[in-house]
Amino acid sequence: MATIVDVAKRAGVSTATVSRVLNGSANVSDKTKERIMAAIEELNYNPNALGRNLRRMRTGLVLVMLPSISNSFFSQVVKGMEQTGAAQSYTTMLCTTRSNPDRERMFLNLVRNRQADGVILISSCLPAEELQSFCSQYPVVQCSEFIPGVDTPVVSIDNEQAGYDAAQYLLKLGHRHIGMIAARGTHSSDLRLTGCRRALAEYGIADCPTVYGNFTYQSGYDAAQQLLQEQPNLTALFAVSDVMACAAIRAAQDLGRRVPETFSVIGCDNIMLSYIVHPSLTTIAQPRYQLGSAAMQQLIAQIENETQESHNCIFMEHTIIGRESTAAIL
Amino acid sequence: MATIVDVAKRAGVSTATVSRVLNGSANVSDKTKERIMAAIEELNYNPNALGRNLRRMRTGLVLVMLPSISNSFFSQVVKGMEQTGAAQSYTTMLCTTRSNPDRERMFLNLVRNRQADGVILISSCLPAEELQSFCSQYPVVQCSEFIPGVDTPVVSIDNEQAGYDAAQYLLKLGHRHIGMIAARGTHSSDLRLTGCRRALAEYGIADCPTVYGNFTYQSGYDAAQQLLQEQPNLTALFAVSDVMACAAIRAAQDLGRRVPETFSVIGCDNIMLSYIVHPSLTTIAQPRYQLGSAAMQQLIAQIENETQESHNCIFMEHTIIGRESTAAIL
DNA sequence: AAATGAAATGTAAACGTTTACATTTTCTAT
DNA sequence: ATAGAAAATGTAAACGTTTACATTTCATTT
Repeated sequence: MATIVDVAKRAGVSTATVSRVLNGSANVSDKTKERIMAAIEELNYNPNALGRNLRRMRTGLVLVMLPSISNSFFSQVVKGMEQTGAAQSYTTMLCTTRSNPDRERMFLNLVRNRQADGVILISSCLPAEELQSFCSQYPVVQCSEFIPGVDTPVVSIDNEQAGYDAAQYLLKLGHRHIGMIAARGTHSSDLRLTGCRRALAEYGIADCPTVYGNFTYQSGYDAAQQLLQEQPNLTALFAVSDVMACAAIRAAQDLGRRVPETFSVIGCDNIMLSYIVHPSLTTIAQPRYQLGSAAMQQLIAQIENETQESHNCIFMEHTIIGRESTAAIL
Repeated sequence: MATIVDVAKRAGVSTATVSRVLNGSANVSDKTKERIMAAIEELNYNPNALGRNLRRMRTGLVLVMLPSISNSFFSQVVKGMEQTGAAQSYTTMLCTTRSNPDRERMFLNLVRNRQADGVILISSCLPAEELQSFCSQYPVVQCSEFIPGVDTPVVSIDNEQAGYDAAQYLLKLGHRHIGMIAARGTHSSDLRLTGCRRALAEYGIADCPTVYGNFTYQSGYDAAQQLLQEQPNLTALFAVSDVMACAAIRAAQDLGRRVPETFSVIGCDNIMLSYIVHPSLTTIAQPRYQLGSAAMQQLIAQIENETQESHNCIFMEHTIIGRESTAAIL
């Protein structure tokens, strides 16, 4: 494996000059540049990034940490990160935590060790204090799903408002008995639940029967079954994810309900499934690409400006996509 | 940021001894070890991996390159890679090419530059010659979707046989007019098409109307519509992906066909969607976790044994999951 | 032809580790 | 007490770059 020294020898110059060519410095004469290029070609030379990064003390790599790639919601978010990063010469790599704190720690260590310049967390599974201690030392941004009280930039939507809007949507259709499928230990779910209850309260409804799932189809199915059996008078349901909402539709159908005629369902995420499924799912959409893009911008700002006064949090607009799974109450 | 020198000074030892502690060498007395540990703690020291990797000329990182994370088929494959890698102290990171050759080259450069030890390609989009030249110099494995004629280990299924089996499945149900939704420029699709035709030929059927999609739902929908309009006598269809197969079901329904009563559909991938959709989809399942796991094993073998005589290719068993979208012809 | 300034190139010291080899210290057996 | 072995520690040279600074070369002006 050829090194810069080999190239320099072959071209009859110093390593400094080779380095200058490698990095596009102006002050190299055309003929030496040619000679060096030729030597690089002949030796099939590739600069060793370990040496380079050690010297520069940066890598140009940023990590995106997410629980797994099975949730297609993240696909567009990640795309926004990648493209925005690439525009500023950062390479984005994905790390799946599988919701395992030890895996998450391992990846954070890559940043500690300087194998990556920073990290965007999509759904951290670490204790707030531990995360806080990391964030105070290294560039971190939280995107979409975040842990409150940790001092990082956050890019997300107003989840409380999203929950409020979902409930409003159902209330305006005349529904007065509305349940929720939430997710335990997920901040966005907590906020949406709060928002949902606020909307119900405005209509004088105190009760919002809630069952918890864990974002899997099966958990959504089970939650909906339980909800409908315990509260047969429910006419509508809001689930904090499309997968669970789709499962809820099926569960309702299996219990003899017709969707949307006798039972309405609204989800959250606007993944492809919500469009494919029959009846198609009314859901809350987020500006996924923009979320990712903004998160990456925040991260790069942090990496490049050592100085980070106060962290700005960005909350973007969501919209409700009305489809076939919701209807006015008879 | 503290370095090993700072730690050494504080503990009153040489950097060599600190390094020994860091790397768990036996020959350090307990009391110096304690002193060093204390110093590390006090200085909040983290070893700089750039220095370490430069010296060792390895990183412990392996890359997995895939088109995007929107296809949930890959989730389990990746999990197999990650866990098998982790068991041997390799950290797996995901790189999305977005089917862009330049992005793929950028990631391959991380291996050239020694920022990663090797790479698993899931669906490369590079010309065979270019890929071949890379593979002859660096550790590479192809998994699942691969480019033929490139000299790497391959871990996949026998796609020709899968196509044959899918067609057989329909033929045994009595279907004699069978179409296909394939994907252009995808080796697995070509093989499945070949296998499908071989099965039809055994029944004396020369024709297999085929339309091409690009793995999106919309393309599958359009392909199925075209197929059914041009060949109204078709009674069954095999699509090389579940997403396109589900789209085909909907397209058939929209054209007034009833699935499976008057039209059968079989897909490929066994993603969650195929189970959720109504009617649920008969499909070809692959041992996804095992595919990923075996691919990682091959890669690590390549990284650790400089000597790589001949590359072994592993083809695993697939199975057909019979569900509601297929039925015997009336 | 000399003086000047700009352009091109070279020298050598970093960057933070690891590790072969050398040296010192400690222990054991006599 | 001492030789010798074993254990612990230190020294210094790598690993492959980049870059501040120094030097040389070249063109331009007088």
